[in-house]
Amino acid sequence: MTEEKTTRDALIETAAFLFHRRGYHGVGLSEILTLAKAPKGVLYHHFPGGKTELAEAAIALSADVFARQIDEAGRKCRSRARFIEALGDLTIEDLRKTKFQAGCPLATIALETAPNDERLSAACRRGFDLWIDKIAIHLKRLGAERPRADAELILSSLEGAMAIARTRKEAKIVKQAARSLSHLA
Amino acid sequence: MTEEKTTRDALIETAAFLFHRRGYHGVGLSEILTLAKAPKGVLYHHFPGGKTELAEAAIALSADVFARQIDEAGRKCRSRARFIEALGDLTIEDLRKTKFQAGCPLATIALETAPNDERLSAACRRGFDLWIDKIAIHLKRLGAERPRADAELILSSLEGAMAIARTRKEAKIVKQAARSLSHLA
DNA sequence: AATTCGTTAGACCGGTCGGTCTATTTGACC
DNA sequence: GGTCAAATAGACCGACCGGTCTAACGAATT
Repeated sequence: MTEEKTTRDALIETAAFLFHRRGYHGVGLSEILTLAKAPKGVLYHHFPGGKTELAEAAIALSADVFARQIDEAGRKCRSRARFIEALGDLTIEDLRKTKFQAGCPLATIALETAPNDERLSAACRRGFDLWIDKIAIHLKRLGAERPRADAELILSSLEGAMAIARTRKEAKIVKQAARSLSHLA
Repeated sequence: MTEEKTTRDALIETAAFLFHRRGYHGVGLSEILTLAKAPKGVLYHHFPGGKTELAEAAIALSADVFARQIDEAGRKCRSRARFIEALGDLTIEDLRKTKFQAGCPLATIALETAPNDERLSAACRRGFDLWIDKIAIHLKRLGAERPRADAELILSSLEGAMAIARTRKEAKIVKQAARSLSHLA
């Protein structure tokens, strides 16, 4: 069962990579296909629904990747405060590694498509809900009284802080938000 | 000095209206011009820089509008907790009034253009900074110990909560975030 | 060797994108 | 009333958008 990467997977990964950085409308099919070294026919063979269907898969992949990072952080942490700061550090790492070119892989698409595209909006909602679930589970295990409400506040704060941080090219606001939240948790 | 609305102002307002709902890449010039009942020549007469320059003006307008709402809310409130909840109610009202078609007028553009368009990104940064300043001023007046850090956390949380709320078409998460923040302030 | 079908390949399509260009109209000032 | 610049008007442009379509490939099956 060695990893032979299919063209389909390559397309999803490339799409996720690009959408992560520049959002849904900011990335054209031609760019995805060029980067993935695939011709157009392949895309519509694997994704008859076109760009929308590809984006749904990319969103699901991105959601899954971060969900696993949440779990990993949760397993390592012994207190709620540590866990919350670890979540902040995760997002900061992503910002720094990409020089603020990439932030939350879902937020941009979520905002772009919120009013128009029900399927993509729903895909983002599922991703957010997954993350909130994961965070809440770890918070509960670490003794939080209202894990779900706390998880929603934490994710909201990190999402907003990331957006602001990207306009500043400065991650301090994320660190600060995580610290503030960890104190009161 | 009665308000004779110029074509230029109409363009800015229309652009702000549309960008607010569907982001920068989601709105074409033709749509702005149709809605504002203006021909193309007018746009490039008033905004030689094209779509980017128009968007800069629209962002500045939107930032100003919300800044005034912050001030109004701040003047009315007698406690930090009340002020924070009032800010939450402001954003909820926007979500509800537009049936979740419009959220933060800056966030979508900020995320879409963060890596590519320095001018638009900077315009959004100025807007966020203006809002944080306003919030911090009121928090300080109401006795906060760390008004700036608190203001950044509050704005971050509301921004993120709005993004999530729009995918759910459900404003509860914003209300909840404001309430949580108000308790610990 | 022939057949078959999932896959790869890319030319091609109409529509829309942001942007340019040249006319025409308007209105303030002489 | 004539002048001139600002403002309005919209035809037009090349580039790119997402999407369709037909042809060929390639590996398994017969």
